[in-house]
Amino acid sequence: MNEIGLSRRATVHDVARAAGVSLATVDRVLNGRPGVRAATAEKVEAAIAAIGFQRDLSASLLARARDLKLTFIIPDGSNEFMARLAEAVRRRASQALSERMHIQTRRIKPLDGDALAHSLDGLDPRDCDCAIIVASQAPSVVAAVDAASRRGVVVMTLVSDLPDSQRRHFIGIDNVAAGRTAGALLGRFLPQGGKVAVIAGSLHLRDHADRLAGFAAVLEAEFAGVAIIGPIEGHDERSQTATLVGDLLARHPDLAGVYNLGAGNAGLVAALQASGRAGAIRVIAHELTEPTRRGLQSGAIDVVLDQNPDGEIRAALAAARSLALGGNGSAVIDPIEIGIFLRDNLR
Amino acid sequence: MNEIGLSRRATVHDVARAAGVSLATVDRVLNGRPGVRAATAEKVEAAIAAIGFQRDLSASLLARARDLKLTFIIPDGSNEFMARLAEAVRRRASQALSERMHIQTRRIKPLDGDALAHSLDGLDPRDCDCAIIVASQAPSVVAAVDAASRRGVVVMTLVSDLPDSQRRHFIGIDNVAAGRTAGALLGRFLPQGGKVAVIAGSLHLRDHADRLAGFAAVLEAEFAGVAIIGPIEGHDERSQTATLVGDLLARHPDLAGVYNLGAGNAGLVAALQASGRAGAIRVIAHELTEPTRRGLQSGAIDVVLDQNPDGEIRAALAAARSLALGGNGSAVIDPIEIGIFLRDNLR
DNA sequence: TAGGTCATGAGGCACGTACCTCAATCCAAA
DNA sequence: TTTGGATTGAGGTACGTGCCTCATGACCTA
Repeated sequence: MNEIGLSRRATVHDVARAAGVSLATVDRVLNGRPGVRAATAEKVEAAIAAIGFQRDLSASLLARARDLKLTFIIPDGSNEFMARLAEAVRRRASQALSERMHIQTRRIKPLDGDALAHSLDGLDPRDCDCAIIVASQAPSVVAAVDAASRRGVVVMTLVSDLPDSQRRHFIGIDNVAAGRTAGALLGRFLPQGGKVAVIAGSLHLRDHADRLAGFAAVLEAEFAGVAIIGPIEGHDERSQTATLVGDLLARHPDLAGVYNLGAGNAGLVAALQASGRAGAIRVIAHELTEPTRRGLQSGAIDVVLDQNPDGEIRAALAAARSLALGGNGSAVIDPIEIGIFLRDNLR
Repeated sequence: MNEIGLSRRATVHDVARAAGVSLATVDRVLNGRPGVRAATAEKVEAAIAAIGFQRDLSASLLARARDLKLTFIIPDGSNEFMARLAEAVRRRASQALSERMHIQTRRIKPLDGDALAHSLDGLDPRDCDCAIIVASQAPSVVAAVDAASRRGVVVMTLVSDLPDSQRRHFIGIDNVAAGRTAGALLGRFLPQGGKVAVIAGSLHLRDHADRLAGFAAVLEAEFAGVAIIGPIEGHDERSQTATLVGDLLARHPDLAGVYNLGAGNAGLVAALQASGRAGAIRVIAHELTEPTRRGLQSGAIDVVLDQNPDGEIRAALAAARSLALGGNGSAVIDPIEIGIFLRDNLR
């Protein structure tokens, strides 16, 4: 186990000695610099594996003497969850700075692929090593992500993924599983069956589409007595959602449940309360924000499925660090868990 | 905002200049070394605040040139969750090592305060900066924790807390909230009311006692139709739990629900299946392990509330680092969330 | 006033890696 | 064999902090 007498951590010097090469060559291999024959590089790799060398992150960051520049691009507007996300970024900024990561945040027009693409196009690799975006599904966005990657900006997706692009990593919950969870809970809440309405923000958002797919699959497979109405799109917007839900309630006096897989929950709660049927209808929503919190407390919402923004930002920063440093895409990032909140376990 | 011309991070040198003292004095203040007048120390603190200095963690760790020594003390035995916890520690070890944290793990006899106390007493501050323990509630443990603290070993609790001791930090979920969640779910699952049995491992464990309190409170306040049977103690042990649940099922042919807030889930599932009533009784359990996973898949268990061991270990390591370094107890640690799993969102 | 203690300053080395320059060596093609 | 580019070695400095020694001055007490 211990190739070096005392119990000391292996350093680049040890690697050089073990491989029978100079420090400079080890350095070239470790940092992917040119001018090393394949055979020599292999010798070094073998030595690294043999003595179990691990680059000292502290020393590495220190020696680089340069901050990692990160840019978060987050939708603006009335979406409370996005505000929460931006707030989480702000909270982490100072801690991140002490770990040599410099964070910049941009807010852009929501649900607008072109705005996102344009913002990405404006990223200069000299002042942005890594961009973290909440992706919308659009060809122009895919093109902009790929272009940024070619320019040398690592792109990661957050909350909503963009699988067919050059994005290096996705940070967020498993949205299909989230939808399944909602379906499994709602099914158990309605042992007699009934009509359940589904509300989305926009099915062009990958996360919304995934949730819908999971939800519908579970109800179909396990709860045949439950019928789905919709999905209807409220564009993550309070007043639009309120109007739509109002119509819905008027048209279906026997509605037994609602699953809002997008935002706009303030409108949902308002419409439920206006109809006088809040509490009589089982409601599941997403993201613990002020409106959903109030909805839980008043009894208008039964369950909120939550993705922890702080956890996501932490994971994003960790991923950015290892992507920008290690270079090898095999960073160990633990998945984001789906949280659950009822009135009785609100924080 | 930026007191130093260029956008460069503030260093100890900047602090010294701003405070009008020497580097040595800044160093003495920063690291709590003696030989500084109170007035001078205040000047330095003021300068730190004014220019927003933050110690560079990388450089600090590097300069110490010494690993942080951590010792995890985790119950042994058949408790699957504890095995999962130990496994999570093992998985993190190598990453932690590259961040200069050396991890050691001890497994001790479960549910035995004296074994834990004895293990703590054996900790030498020279080879353990910080001990992370799964606490059982016993006077001998409190005494051992306090003694270790006096010797200079920082103690943190994991999963089960020990509030009246010198432990510096607790890492784990809010177990009262977890119990409330179980109660709120089970109540909604049983709109007609009915009898619900509660099984615990040992009420001497703080986490078990907290869960019970939360569970009972919600049922009493919101679901008057649901009656609690128990709690009965299965000592987190498979066969004991199976026997107890077998008796329970025989004595209560009309049992509508079970909440197992401890371990021993393999026994619970076995007894349910032996009785032929699995699937007809709503069951909520804790911790996603092999037995609970199988229970979910077979339909014997409806919901598993989970605390993510990987997340807990990550949080523990972060806390240990900032405690051992910063010294000030005000480390920003984000709370561990309660995860929820049904058959349909198993990972 | 002499001797002592305490507070502070000045300076330097170390930690492990990144990145630079310059010289030396190797190898293949001419 | 010569030439020239590719490869490798040797050695240095820098990053920001921790920790050490030694010198200096201030202040107190006998």
